[in-house]
Amino acid sequence: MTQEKSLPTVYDPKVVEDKWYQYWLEGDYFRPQIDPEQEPFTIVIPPPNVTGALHMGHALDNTIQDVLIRWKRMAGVPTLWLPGMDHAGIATQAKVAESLAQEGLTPSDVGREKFLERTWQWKEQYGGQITQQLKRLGASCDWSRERFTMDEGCSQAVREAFVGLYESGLIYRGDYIINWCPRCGTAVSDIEVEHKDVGGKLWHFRYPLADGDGYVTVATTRPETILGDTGVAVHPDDERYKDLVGKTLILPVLGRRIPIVADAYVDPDFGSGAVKVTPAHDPNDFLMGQRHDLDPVVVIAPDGTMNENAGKYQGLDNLSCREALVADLKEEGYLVKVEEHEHAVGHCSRCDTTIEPLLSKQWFVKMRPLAEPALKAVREGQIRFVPERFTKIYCDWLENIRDWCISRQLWWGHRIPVWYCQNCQKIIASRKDLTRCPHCGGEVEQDPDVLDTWFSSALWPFSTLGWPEETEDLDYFYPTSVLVTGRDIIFFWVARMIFMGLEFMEKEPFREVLIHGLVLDSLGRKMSKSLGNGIDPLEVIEDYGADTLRFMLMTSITPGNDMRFYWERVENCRNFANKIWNASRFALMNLSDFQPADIADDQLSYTLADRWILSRLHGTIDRITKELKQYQLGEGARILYDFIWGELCDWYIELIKPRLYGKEDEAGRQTAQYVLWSVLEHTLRLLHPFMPFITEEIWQHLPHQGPSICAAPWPQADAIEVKVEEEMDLLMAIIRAVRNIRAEMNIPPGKRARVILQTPSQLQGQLERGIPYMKQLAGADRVEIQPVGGEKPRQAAAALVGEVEVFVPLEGLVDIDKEIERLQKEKLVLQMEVQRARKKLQNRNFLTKAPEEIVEKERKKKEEYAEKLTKVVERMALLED
RNA sequence: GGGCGAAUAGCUCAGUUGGGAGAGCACCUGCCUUACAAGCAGGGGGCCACAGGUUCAAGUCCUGUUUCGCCCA
Repeated sequence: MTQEKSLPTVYDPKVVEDKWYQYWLEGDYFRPQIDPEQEPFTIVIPPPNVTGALHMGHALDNTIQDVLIRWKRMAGVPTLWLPGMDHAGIATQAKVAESLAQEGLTPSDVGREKFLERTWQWKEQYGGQITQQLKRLGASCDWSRERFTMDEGCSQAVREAFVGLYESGLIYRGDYIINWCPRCGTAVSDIEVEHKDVGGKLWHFRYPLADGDGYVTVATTRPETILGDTGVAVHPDDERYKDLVGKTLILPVLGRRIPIVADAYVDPDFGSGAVKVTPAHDPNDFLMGQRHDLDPVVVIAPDGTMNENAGKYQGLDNLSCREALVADLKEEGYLVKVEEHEHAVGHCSRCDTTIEPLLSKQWFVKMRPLAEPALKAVREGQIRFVPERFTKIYCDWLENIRDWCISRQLWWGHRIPVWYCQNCQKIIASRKDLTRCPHCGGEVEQDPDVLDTWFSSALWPFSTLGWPEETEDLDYFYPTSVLVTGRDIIFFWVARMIFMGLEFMEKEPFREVLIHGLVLDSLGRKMSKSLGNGIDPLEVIEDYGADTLRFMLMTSITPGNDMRFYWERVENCRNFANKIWNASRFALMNLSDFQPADIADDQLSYTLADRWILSRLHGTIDRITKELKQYQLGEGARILYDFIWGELCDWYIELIKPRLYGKEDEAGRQTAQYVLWSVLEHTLRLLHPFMPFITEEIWQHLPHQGPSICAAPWPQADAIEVKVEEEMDLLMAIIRAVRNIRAEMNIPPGKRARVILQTPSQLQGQLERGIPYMKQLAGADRVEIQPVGGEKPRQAAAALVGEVEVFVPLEGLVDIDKEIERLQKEKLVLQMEVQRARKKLQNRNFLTKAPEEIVEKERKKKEEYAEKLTKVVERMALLED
């Protein structure tokens, strides 16, 4: 690559980004070399949904991963970032059904096979979009290893896992209460239900005793489930009901005889202390029903209407049934009272429809035996959560876990690998498709349902590496190093990968789990389609460039916490990119006659500034590397920002300008060139994981070694020089003090000032060496160093920097008489203002009757004027002395 | 009901073995100084939510309280 020596004045990401991404792909830098001598660094991507578009959360998640990956790759570690996508069962099926609906068709119109064909087409079309978006972001994934949860290998892994678990008795089929979404038309797992408090009513009904004339009052929020009641429960220690346990009640309307049972689940303080038990339509009641042998009676059908067990209410939807039934009960005198009542109701996390707890036949994974090792692995530290507090969230969940319902009444997904023999009725789970019963040769039919999407996602860290085949990749890259994901997905995915990994690989799937927060909008709300407050990362990339977006995200995050999206921050990071750009332009303009290879060590003569910036660079290398090791990406990015802008640009570049421009001192010039080049080149490498594109573009213009910065070595920290830094710090503080005086004293920028320093003798030498810096950056034409304790200069402004007294005589710089005159005028105005404000504030009426904020405003005004006044008076005293 | 997080400058937020209160934006003043006005220099502004405790020393550790947000039941 030829080194062009000039760059445009403003950085334009558009002309740079695509070019370098292509260059990286052509160079094949993202594909690791397997080296058995070295432990690899591996990340598997949390696979985005194939139907979706990249949102800001993806941008954050993938930028974090890319920073880690690029850093490790530069550090010389064999580094794999394995990309891929998730088939996202319900979401994708819903999208395809939507597109069918636009043609006036329903899925059942086209049939399962045609529907799936269409879904695959959909996948081809939209899957590519996600890949494209990741590339725009700069993600350095190994695309040669890209996977899809429904590709052949992953599907084989699903088969293997299902049959394996089935054979070990960890997968079973049974009638249990599940969460039914009437709109999606499928069962969903417990974590796919969101509980929300909604206002409702609490109805109290009397259930009469079968013998005698007493009754028991029960309360319910869902009267229609009365039709499915098969018992009433009370707490075993509840004195009020002690004698009634074991007796029988008559269920009103239906006349069903139901027992009173004692169960510790009942809260004696809630309502009457007696609860109706509906085993077929409530998860807790189901468990109670099992404990007390109460029959579940299903009264609500999957479509939400009452079924044949509902007697005369059959066919009504559940709300109409509720109305009719309550009316009937009231008429017959069973209704005691109705109260307003707020309670938690489950909603489908995908479509927000009210979830119907329903008894039905589904496939489940038995969780206890899988949860135990998964808990152990985290408790004993084989897997570490970062930040550590998420450990507890994970453990709490696994400790209270219930069996996982994995069958879904959908078409898009991995079909459950179970066949039912029509002849001998045997149930066969098989790794291969069956056409005949292996037992009797009879006709078989495959289970029509598919598996929960998360079942295949749970296998992702090893299915993508080739499992169940024993591949080289699997052997080398598993377990992966770190999993990076949002904290909203710990249960859905992280926990499940851990127990599946332990079960099938007998090794944890990753050593560390890096949890980050959500990207919220500027008002702190979740970005969502329904609110329309989402910001498309592609839009930010279009307008500001991927580096800006990445750096904005990285400097905004703190571990595990949510962040808010602000355009101001985007602009700030765009400005930062431009700052680097211009600093590099400056460097290139002054390096046209420079080649580092031409420079011999003995030709270099380092100045204080050189040694200072090199020391600061090495301190920065050390700190950033430490921060990255601790996954403190935000802190690392901020350190780089401060170093580049606040030290390299604001001080070092300013300090070396005379040496670069002046031609008389060739050795000095060469040294400045060398140090500038070296610091900039190292800094670009440090910045590359965060801002890959701009760093590559600049790096390619600078003298460099190697074909790409993404394959350049990560900088190594050298020793820092404390003395040098202290010496420079003192000079910088003096320069700031002089600048401050100049600004305060209204000394015109063009006017050179005389500076007198009174100093303890031990600092005299270094101050003398610093005179050129002070002249240059403090606008001084003469700097005099005097011993401390001498006569103070008259008519001078003064400041104290550590032990050094700084004086700036004012004669000759400003017309003192004129300045005093000007100040006199200002003083009068200020005195009047203070007087006015004070008068107002002494007025009782004003204080008591005016709004408080106005009073406060006035007080502030007064204080401000008074303060200005004292400054003016001080300034005048200095000049008049 | 249980758990977690947050509370610091006008706004949004950093501040990780306890020792200097900081950044961006906004605001004020002065500068088109041959890298950059998407910039430079300077400035104002904070009982670090509240109350106790530990310590020579607390924004930082401990206890309690208040307000907001999230997760789970």
